[in-house]
Amino acid sequence: MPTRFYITTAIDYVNGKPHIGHAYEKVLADSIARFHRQKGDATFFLTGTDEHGQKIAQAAAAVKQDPQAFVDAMASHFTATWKALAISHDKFIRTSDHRHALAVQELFRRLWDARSPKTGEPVLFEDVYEGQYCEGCEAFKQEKDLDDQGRCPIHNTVPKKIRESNFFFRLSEYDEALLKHLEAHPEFIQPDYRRNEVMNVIREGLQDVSVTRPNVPWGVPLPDEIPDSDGHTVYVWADALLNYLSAIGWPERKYSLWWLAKEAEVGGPGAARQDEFQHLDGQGRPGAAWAGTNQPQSTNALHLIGKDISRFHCVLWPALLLAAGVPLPRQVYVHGFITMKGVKLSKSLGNVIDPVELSNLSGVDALRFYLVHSIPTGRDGEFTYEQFVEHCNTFLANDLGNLASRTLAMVHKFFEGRVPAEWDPKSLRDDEARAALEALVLAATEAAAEVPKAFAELRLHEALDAAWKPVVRANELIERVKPWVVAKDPERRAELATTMNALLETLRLLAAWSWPVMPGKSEQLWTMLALPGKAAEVRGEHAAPRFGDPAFADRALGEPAILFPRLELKADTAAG
RNA sequence: UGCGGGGUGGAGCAGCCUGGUAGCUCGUCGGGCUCAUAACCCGAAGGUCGCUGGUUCAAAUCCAGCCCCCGCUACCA
Repeated sequence: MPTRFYITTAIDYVNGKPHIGHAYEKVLADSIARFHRQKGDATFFLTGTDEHGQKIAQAAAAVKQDPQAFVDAMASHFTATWKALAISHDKFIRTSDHRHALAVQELFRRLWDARSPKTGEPVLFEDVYEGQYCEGCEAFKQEKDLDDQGRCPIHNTVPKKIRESNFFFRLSEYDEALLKHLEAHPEFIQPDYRRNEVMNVIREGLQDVSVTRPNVPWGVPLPDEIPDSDGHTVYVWADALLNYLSAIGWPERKYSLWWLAKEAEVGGPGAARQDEFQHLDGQGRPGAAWAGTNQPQSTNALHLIGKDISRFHCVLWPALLLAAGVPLPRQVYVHGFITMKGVKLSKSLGNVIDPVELSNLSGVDALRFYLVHSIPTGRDGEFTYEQFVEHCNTFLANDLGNLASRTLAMVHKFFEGRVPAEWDPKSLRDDEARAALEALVLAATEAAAEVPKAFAELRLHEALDAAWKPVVRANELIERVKPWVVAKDPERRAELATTMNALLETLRLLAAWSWPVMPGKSEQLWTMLALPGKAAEVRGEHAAPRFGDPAFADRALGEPAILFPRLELKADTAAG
């Protein structure tokens, strides 16, 4: 009975091409998903694009294109980018998919039937909204948002006075339910400081939000069952958020395959029991929260998002789900931003970086390693070309790559490329050499415990830190043993063999541990080491140290190749 | 205004939740080695961990106040 793991990323708004910030989130999610696949979990990894809204329609009109043609072209930029970055999503959801639109309409039917938790009023209600609407922002402005001449400070235009009828979602009545859930499940929102932030927002009180737009044809129309809904489309956020459900089949029963899991099969911390939501089921239809199951299950979805959209995911989304009678996701993990000189990347600042261009410089795996290792998961990370090049050279070319290179070279030179069978740590004559070997074995043992733990707890940078400790120890062991000296003495064959085996086993472990982040290079190293199977499938005891295991002896190693070439800092890119 | 994050040797960052030799990468200086991708290993210099006060045998780490930087403050996504 495998653990089930369902992970989603934010779906990207297709008003621009993917940049390094988009790529960061996908690489993080992909590494997490691959970690779970490698350890044998049944894994579903979802990403996609958010394609509705007035801005998209305007952008399409500006280039004289049909909106659908426009978003088709934009979406292909994203899928091509993810392919280039070895993102292994199981499904790419697009909100312009017909199937998705049907799910959004079903959500609104349920909201229309639902009653609010405090007053029992309809959760969805029609009201007139009057306000100052800035077309540039595609948003209503409060007085305090405008400058002293009554203009939108972003677009320097006077907003139009608009009076329109909208459907509102009674978000204001969900504060208690959300707080209760957050208190009962501290891991629902992570990291902790994001959780605190959200709790404060909720404590300050929530306001009803309009969830439809009357004049935005490029969107999902409200279902006919809702009176007066003609000409209204669904507000893009209510539309976009539902992708996490529509992609796995909701409202059909099969959605529970990934959305829920039996208690022992939940793919991570923070799960709530499905029946905890029963009293909050706003449907007035007993069992709505139980669709597709006949026994209590636990929630299982993990949403990986950026900090800019945490309110939508931590407040609006759970409230919508409660109203619709769907159990909440297991966890929302909020990651940080990539900044340049302290400033968020944005097109208006002209400081966007094309991730594919960057990966052409370094290789895909090096870029992925850099993103995952150099940025503490959850925090913001500063990007400069200088640091990028330095990081790749230090950890990949100098540490791991060079270790592989010198180890393979020595086995070829001293043992004709065949892995010797001897394993006798006591044979090492020099005290410091013996101590170095002990230190290496200890470091590997510790890493074998810490790497999977840190991965599972979404401390990816720490997982890689832990994995690299033995690399340093292995390089040190070589200096202590001095194999080039030992090799000259036929009496010291066991010593030489033991050292080579220690190094080879270290490399095998590194290939296994780094696979989720660097699948390509990991397999390449695996092949060079002439190991059976694939790094992708190393799990259980095979991911732990097996120093001296005779099963690995007497195989012929592959040809040594440069795994990670050193990168040169180019003058023209250094300016960025 | 409110809320959140940050302020750690020359640069960029860990550590802080679970107090007790301040760690990593780069840079600087000196040494070693030649199996290896001018890579690897060892050593040294350099920090009153933003400020003030408190708790404690002991605080970068907990508490209070203050200063500076950044983000969010709600229907662009």
